[in-house]
Amino acid sequence: MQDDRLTPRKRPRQRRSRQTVDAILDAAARVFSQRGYAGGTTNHIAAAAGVSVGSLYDYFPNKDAILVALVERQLATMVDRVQDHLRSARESAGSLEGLLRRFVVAMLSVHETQPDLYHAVSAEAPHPPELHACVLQMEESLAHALEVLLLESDEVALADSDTAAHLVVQTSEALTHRFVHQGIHDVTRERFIDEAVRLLHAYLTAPPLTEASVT
Amino acid sequence: MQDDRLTPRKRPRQRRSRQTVDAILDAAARVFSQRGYAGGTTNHIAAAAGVSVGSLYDYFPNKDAILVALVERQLATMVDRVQDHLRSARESAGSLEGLLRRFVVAMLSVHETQPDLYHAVSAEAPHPPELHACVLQMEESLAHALEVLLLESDEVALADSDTAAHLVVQTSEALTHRFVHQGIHDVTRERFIDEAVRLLHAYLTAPPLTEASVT
DNA sequence: AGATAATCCGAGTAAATACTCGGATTCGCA
DNA sequence: TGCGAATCCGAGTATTTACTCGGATTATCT
Repeated sequence: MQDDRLTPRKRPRQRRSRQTVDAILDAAARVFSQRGYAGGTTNHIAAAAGVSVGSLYDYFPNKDAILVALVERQLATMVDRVQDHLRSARESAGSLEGLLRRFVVAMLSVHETQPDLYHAVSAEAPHPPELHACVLQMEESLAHALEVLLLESDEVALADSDTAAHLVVQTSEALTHRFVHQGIHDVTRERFIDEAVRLLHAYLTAPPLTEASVT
Repeated sequence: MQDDRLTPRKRPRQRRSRQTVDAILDAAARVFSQRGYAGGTTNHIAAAAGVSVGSLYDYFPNKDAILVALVERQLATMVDRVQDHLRSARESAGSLEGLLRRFVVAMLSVHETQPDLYHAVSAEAPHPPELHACVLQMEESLAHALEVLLLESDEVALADSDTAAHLVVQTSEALTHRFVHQGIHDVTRERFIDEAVRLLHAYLTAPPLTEASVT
């Protein structure tokens, strides 16, 4: 047949088995959060899902496949949440600063919801190409959604709005992630948000580099 | 005695054994780069170091201890390299933009030197508290070194230079890391540097947020 | 040289864990 | 109601791998 690193041997056809698959993914999220990726065994996951290991391996060919499916589900809902925030920002037609604030807060709250799971997945689990692609796609979606709003704003006039949007997404992703997981000194949540917004706002409204220093 | 999660059973006293320890760390760097953390077994490391497993466990109580020692060595040299760059920037007494450019380039080249090792350590290996502390200290060192230079510049007037320095360090760390490991579309290295510098420069010279929008 | 300490060795062990398989159970449908 | 397909089960296996230990080898010092 094929490599089958991700395709299950059985596909869930009835409602019963679809619920099983969902239960397994829910359980995986809990187990990985509590015990990390390496420490979260497939037996743990099956037990937490109230299912036997056999059933688990009916629908997932291996442990990595569970991870990938979990991440896909997780990122999809994350993108939805952030896009919702952005949509409401668009309707209220606020300033650029307001828009960025909503974006940062949305990203921050995403990380705050399940910090341990996020840590297990991003800092401990293997990164098969499927996962990587999944992350790229999420970033692409967010960047695109953001770019649309940036183009509508009259406060920004960027040469390359696409790249700028990507940088904004990457920066807020990284900064909020780090803030949640290690913090900065005595900086409070509110102050962090202000600072991040200031950074992004400054970037988007800044003039190009001075000619002299460009390489 | 004590927990002994990191203390070895024997301490290297003669030159011979000190060379062994170095060889083991060198080998660990190579092995982790090529095979990842999970895939890089202690037997692999010992073999690559031209040493028996027994000797390895004479000086490292467990696999994690090797990782921690390796990271300590790696981060220390990294801080040195970046600080060297900064020192030369100080002597040439350039503009803020020039300073930031040197900083970004230094961070970027650090990541470019051993991308696989960096990936294995940061995205696959366990993160015992000792590692975490080590990273915090590195960030602290860099932020401090940078802050000194920022305070000397007449282009910046920040309310809280400490926090700003930390944000700059975290941002450049995250952006350069991501650029090396996943890139951005068609953005070239040179263009990425320009953009990162523009972002940091804008942040450091930006006025405070407008009163209205502050939470 | 002799004694003691340090270093090195590597076959072997114990434990962990991803994954299998053949059969029992339950569902969908005629 | 009965039959085939889908689902579920869980004790067992095969493999991997971190780590041990008792002894051989080499250095240091007097």
